Parts: sequence; structure tokens; C-alpha cells
Amino acid sequence: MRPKATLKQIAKELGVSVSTVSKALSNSPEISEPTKIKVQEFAKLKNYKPNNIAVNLKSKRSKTIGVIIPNILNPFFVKVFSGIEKAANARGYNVITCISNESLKKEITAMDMLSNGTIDGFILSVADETQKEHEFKHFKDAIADDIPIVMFDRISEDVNCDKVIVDDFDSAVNAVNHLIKTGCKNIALISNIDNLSVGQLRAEGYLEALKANGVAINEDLILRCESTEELDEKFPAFFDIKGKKIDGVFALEESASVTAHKAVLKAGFRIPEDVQLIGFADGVWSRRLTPSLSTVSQHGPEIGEAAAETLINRLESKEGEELPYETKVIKTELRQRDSTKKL
Amino acid sequence: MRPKATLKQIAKELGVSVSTVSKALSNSPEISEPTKIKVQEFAKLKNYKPNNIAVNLKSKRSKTIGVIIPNILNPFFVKVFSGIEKAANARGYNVITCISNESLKKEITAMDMLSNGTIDGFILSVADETQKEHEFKHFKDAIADDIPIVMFDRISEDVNCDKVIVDDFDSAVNAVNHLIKTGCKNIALISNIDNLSVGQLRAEGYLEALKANGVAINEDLILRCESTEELDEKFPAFFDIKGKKIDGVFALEESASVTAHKAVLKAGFRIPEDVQLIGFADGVWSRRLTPSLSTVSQHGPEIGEAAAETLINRLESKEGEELPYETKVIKTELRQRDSTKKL
DNA sequence: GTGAAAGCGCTAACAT
DNA sequence: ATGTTAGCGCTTTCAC
Repeated sequence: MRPKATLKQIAKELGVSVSTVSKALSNSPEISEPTKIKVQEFAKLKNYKPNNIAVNLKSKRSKTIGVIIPNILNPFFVKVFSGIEKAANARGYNVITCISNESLKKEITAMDMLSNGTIDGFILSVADETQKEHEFKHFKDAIADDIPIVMFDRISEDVNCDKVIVDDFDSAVNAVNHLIKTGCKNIALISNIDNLSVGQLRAEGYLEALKANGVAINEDLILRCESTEELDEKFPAFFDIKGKKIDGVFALEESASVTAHKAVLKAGFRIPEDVQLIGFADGVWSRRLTPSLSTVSQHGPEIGEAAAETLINRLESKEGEELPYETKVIKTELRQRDSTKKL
Repeated sequence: MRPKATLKQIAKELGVSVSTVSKALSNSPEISEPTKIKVQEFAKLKNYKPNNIAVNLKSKRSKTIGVIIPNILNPFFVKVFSGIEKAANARGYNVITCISNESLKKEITAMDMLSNGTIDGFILSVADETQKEHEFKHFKDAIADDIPIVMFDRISEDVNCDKVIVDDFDSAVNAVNHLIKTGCKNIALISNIDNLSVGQLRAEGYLEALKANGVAINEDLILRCESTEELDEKFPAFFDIKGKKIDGVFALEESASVTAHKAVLKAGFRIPEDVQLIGFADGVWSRRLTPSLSTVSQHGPEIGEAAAETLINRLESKEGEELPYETKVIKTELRQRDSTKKL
């Protein structure tokens, strides 16, 4: 291994000072053309790369973003992450990723591990447990320590910071409206995320759409669970198509959609002829199920890009500049595939 | 915002020297008990955290691993990543992730961006384009610069480094053997990854299994594509169950499995009664398709953990210690679900 | 135009 | 037991 090239090395070999080399490489007008060329060519020859850590120490910024994701197996988060990564790299930032696994403790550990100069700011979606316990001190501490946070999707109203969300309420209203328009009379609501703020908002949208259309709310048509396992277990008994006359299902999350899709077919009914189905979903499989699933698509990559842009703008804003916190809303899109009837 | 606590700050406020504070905080026996206690309590009060960047500069190691993933939408890579993240964190390492998007250029850019002290080593799976073009200089350069690499899944034989792979050949042999045992006479092979080394290996396993069982190879039963789109397009015409008497399908990747699953059902045939199906797959949906998919499971998290352990062991090995490069093979598992008949 | 020197925050060898 | 000093690699101010 060739010893790593440093300014000092180059300076010595070229018989000039370290500061001359530094300036020459940064193309400073202080340095004469011939010297610049000599230094730059030699540096290229030696494959010199400024040591990032030293630069960071000097500039007190790491150009690195910490991303904390509750559950990496959820494709929505993966899509958001891909958007963050892309936007961050485009602006010269790296991304350190931690997975909280829905655990408050891991969330705190991860933030602690990174809040020491390693990262300049956080992009995160609040862990399930954190939302349940209403424990937000670690977020507030980071902000107080001048480490900005951008929350996406699962946010906390109690924390004052930038946020990027989906219009969950409106999206649900739209989706249910669509089911009503295509002729559904008894629309079931199924949730595997009733413990999350977004789950609540979507459920409220369902209720609102029914109300606006003058449809009475029937609690027997509502199945709210706090995990996919729970839903998987309860759905077959709940799904009494004859007794309840269910002709539409609105699923609040991708896994719930798949649960319904599978169970409805297994029970011997046709989609969409007997039962129409719409679900929130961003995975690759919604279009590959048979029949394919009509979805509320959340535009994960756009959410990630917006979050990264927001954070970096704040990181790079001038010291004095008062940048008010903003909440960006990314619109969803209703993707009609084969699990709903055409209008 | 309270100004960030530094050793200097604390030293001044306590009227001692910087080195005393440093030693007291690291519990050095050089320092007297009373002083230690005084310093440690004050530091806790001030919420002191050693600046990681300064520590890194001093130690010349960042305790950070660079991970380069070809395609984040492939759930196999996500699972591997989750294993890497877990094992790395357990040993006090952070993980910076880049997505090459199967592009050689992005792969090079990403490695360049990180090879300046930002990371201590790489864990990566080679991009499609890189394998196609046989361009491995960037890997060799990194290794020459003393930045170790661990390759997983998609490796390059030309590069001398640690590797973690799946026994693709044997796994394919097993899977095809299983189809033969359950009565398949005409087993089709479909691939959407014929451009990748792992795709080749799996195809060879298929051929070997047929040969070992005395089954003649029929080129009409083999459909090798280089993308899911291509396969999606060609499969329906290829899948002539009556003419070719296809009664089994072996799919080399998760997407190919889903393509076959969907197309077979759409063509009006039953799984597994008319056609049995086995595919390489690690996504969450294999068990949720109807009927669920029998798979060759690659144990993504274990691969990630092994890769991280291997890399960190090398990073933390003593200077003189000659650590030979090793290739770890993680065994796959045949998961029998509903797309194959019971034995 | 070039170089010397200070300093980012920390550790550690070397005084005292 | 505590302090002084040097130095990690770099940028930047200030002298020459």
C-alpha cells in the first residue's frame, strides 16, 4: 500500500509549504499559475484526496445526514429512503442509516450514537413505541443542541420541526368516495396500524367520506388491529360477506391489502365482481397480484427527496436567517388497477 | 442553544488542564478519585459528548462502513442490509449506504465519495453494469489503498477480497431435484437475471440436476432474459403448457417467480396441480401469494451479518497479522409452501 | 506569490 | 496526580 497522500507529504516532495499546496489545490488566486499547475498535477499523480475527517473537523460539519427508519421491511420506508439517498447525494451529502425496529430505546440509542458531530441533522419517521409512549424528549434535545430534524410520515405534533407528510385524511376520503361511486354499499375498513397516527387519520377519512355521502356508519364493518398478525388472524371471521353484505374493502396499509386480497379469494369470492378492494400501498407487488390491486400510492421517493431538500436547506441557511419550520404535504394518487370496477 | 461542551470548556470552568479532563473521563488510573468524580459529574451535567470527528482524526479510523447496494427495490438486498446494520451497530460501527442503481459510474462515484477517510471499509454487491463490462479497477484501487472490501452475493472472481455468497449452484440443484421428486417431467427454467454471475450459476445447477437425473435437456423449456420487463413480455408466449407439457417451473429470482405465478393462473391453470413452481425469493410476499410460493430462501440477514463481521474483524486485526481472504458460503433453505406438491 | 502559525477537539507521550 | 506539548490533516489569517 502506498502511503496516503497528505498536504504535508506533497509540500515536502515539492519543496513548498503546506499552505501553498492547500491554496493551489483550491485554485486560490493568491497562487501563481505555474505553481498551481505543478501542484495540481503532482497531486493528481499521487492520487491525493483531501482527508474528509480533517475537513469536517475544521468546518465543524460532516455533510452527513442521519436517517432513522422504523421498519426496513416496509417497502414504503425503503422508497422514501431511496429518495433521501438520491437527493442527499446530489447535494454532496452522505446518509447514515439506522433502523429503530419500532423501538423507542433503539431510536434513542441511534440518535445518541450520531449526535456527536457524526451527522449534521436527522431525517426520521417516529417509531411505533415512541408514538405509543409519547416520549419525545430525545427529539427535543437534539433540536436544542442545534441538530435539526425533519420528520416524515409518522410525525409528532408535540415536536416543533420540519415535517413531510402525506395527506392521509384526504387520501382516504378520496379512496372511499371512489368505492362509493363504483357502486359499493357496504364498505369495510381494515387496519393493521391502528396504533399509528397515520392509521387514525386514514380511518377518520373513511368515516368522513361515508358521512359526506349520507352512508350510515356500521361498526360491524370496521376492523381495527395493531399488527398484521392480529389482522391476519381476525380477518377471516370478520369477513362475513353474506351476513354483512360486504362489497368493498378499504385497507389502510399494504399488508392489510394483501391480507384482504388473499382471504377474499380463498373464501371463494371474486375481485372486483363480488368485492372491490383499495389499499394504501407502495410495494412492487400491488400490480403483480392477481387481480392487481388498486392503490393509494404515497409517492415515497418524493417524500424522501422533499425531506432531504428541507433538511439540507436548513443546514445550509445562513446563521442569522430565521427559517420558519414548515410542513410539506405530498399528494397521493389513486391508482386504479383491477381490484376496482371501472367508472 | 447551549454551546457544545468541549474538553477545553470543561477544563477552563473547572480550573484544570485539558488532559486532566480527558484522562478523568476515560477513567485513567493516573487521575485521583476526587478529581475524576468532579470532572465526570460536571461533564454529565453539561451533557458532554466527545466530538466524534476529532476522535476519528486522531485515531485515523471512522468506525463507519460504506455499503453499496445495486438495487434497493430488491428485497433480498434490503434484508442483507438489515443484517449488516444490525451486526455493525452491535460492534459500534455506523453504516453509510449508497445505491449504485446497477450503474458502474454511480458505483465508482460512491466509492470515490467515501474513500477519503469517511469509511474504514466497504461491503458491496457488484452492479449489473460493472459485471457486464468487467471493470474492476475501482475495487482493486480501494484495496491497494488499504480500504478492505467484502463482496456479497454478486462477486467478482477477479478481485482478491473477502466474499460472502450463497451456494447458488447447489441450491438450484436441490430445488430442481425437488421438482423431479414430486413428479415433474418437463421443468421450465426462467430467468430475469441472465446477465449476472448468480443467474449463470443457478442455471448451471438446473442443467446439472436434470443431467444427474437422466432427464434430457430441452432448450424449448429454457427462457433466459436479462430483465424482469423482458421476461414479463416473453413469458406468456413461452409458456405453452399443452405443447411443451410444462408441469414445473423453476424461477431464478423473486420477480421471475411472480411473473410465472401470475401468468400461469391467468392462463387458467392450477398451481400446483397443473404446474408446480419454485423460485428464489426473499420478499415478504412469497408466503402471501395465493397459492403461496415454495422458495429457495437465501437468508439475507445472515449474509449481511457475516459480511459485517468479516469486514470488522479485518479492520480490527492487528497490523502485522496476515489475515487470509476468505469466502463464506451461507446455505439456502428450501421452503415448501403451496406451489409445490407434498412429497 | 509564498510561508508561518494558529486552531478545529481530541489523545498520549513526556515532563513536573 | 496534574500539566505541557505535540500532532492527527486541513484551512485561513496574517506576515513577509
